[in-house]
Amino acid sequence: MDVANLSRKEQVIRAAAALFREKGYVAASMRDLAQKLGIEAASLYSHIKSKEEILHSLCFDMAAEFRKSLDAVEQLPAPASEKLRQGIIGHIEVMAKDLIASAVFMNEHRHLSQPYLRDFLLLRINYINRFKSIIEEGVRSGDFKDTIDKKLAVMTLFSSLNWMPQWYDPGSDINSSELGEQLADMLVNGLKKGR
Amino acid sequence: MDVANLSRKEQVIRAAAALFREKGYVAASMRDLAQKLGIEAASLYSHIKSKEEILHSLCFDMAAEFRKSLDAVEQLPAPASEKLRQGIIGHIEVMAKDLIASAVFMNEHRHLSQPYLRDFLLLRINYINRFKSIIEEGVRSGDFKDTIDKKLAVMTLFSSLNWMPQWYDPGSDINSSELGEQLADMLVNGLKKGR
DNA sequence: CCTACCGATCGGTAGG
DNA sequence: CCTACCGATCGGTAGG
Repeated sequence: MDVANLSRKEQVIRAAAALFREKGYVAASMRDLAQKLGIEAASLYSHIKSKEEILHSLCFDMAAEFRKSLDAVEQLPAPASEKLRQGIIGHIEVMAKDLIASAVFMNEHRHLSQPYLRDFLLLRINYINRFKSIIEEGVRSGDFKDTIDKKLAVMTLFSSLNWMPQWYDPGSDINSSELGEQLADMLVNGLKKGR
Repeated sequence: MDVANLSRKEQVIRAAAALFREKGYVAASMRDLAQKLGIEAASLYSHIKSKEEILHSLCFDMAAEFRKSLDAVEQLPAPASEKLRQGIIGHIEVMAKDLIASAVFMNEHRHLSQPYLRDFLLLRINYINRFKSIIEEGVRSGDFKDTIDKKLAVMTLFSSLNWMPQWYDPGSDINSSELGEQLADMLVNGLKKGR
């Protein structure tokens, strides 16, 4: 496999990501994808093994990026509320680098077949649990309220983060680092003015 | 169309909702659905006109419930932060009444064809804008921070609410009214302890 | 609610 | 990267 092939494969994957996001994985056909690239459907298979291989690489590449971001945050010698803030900002920045892949990661991963689906869900639950640990640390240290359900808190956090690619327009909205800051502020401090 | 027919149609729609949620609208086949009901695929069409009719009724029925809930909240003679709280609680309670339909509403509406898709999106943007007005009212009255991006605030709110059906288990988690309260508290007041 | 079927489209392969 | 094609499956209809 030479450099030219890799690059063409990347083009296929990027075009597929846009199509998967637009129509959904199942409704997006390999003929649609081929047409986007100006080739015949059968020709796609000199670059990729299967439709699912594309979905697999999109989902697992994003998962690896999220993991890397959180690895760095966990090293910080900072209180839980600051770690959570940085975790949120990092997550947003990973997504902002590829909003299309992020949307596919979020909405289409369920169409992975076994055993990839299981592997994917294990990665995700692990990532979520690491955020949950930060929240628990903050409750223990008195940084966060002890009245809130921790599962609810972490899932609410995740929902907010992961739907960003559905509505965020990098052209007309605020930039991605400000977005991360504001999202962190809203989730940690709330909408209400300080008393 | 007599009562027996209506009731059978309801059974078809409920079984379809569960299937749409599990596999996604496109991947869920009418043969799957028929098998769940113990009949032949062709027999489904004595109860429903098309696969899309089922999706249409699921999405628009949910939209009507959300609208009704918000109508009541807007009447309240209360400050914006309380209206927002009640709006959140109402939204959660509508979803809790039918978690399966709520999940389909959220994830599968994009497979509606035109002009239904357009109508659906108009209803949704209207609903979102009504929440946005409540937030703006709160900023004007000094109830909410004026530093937060209002689009970000309202979309974050929505993401949190709408993903609830994906993770909430009414059996093992807190009950739905407590869920609404806690979600409202987290979004309005944040995770951090009051200063 | 069934049998029998339709045309369309799917992901993918063989062989060049 | 192409032509030619495969078996499987899709939503839906005709006619009972």
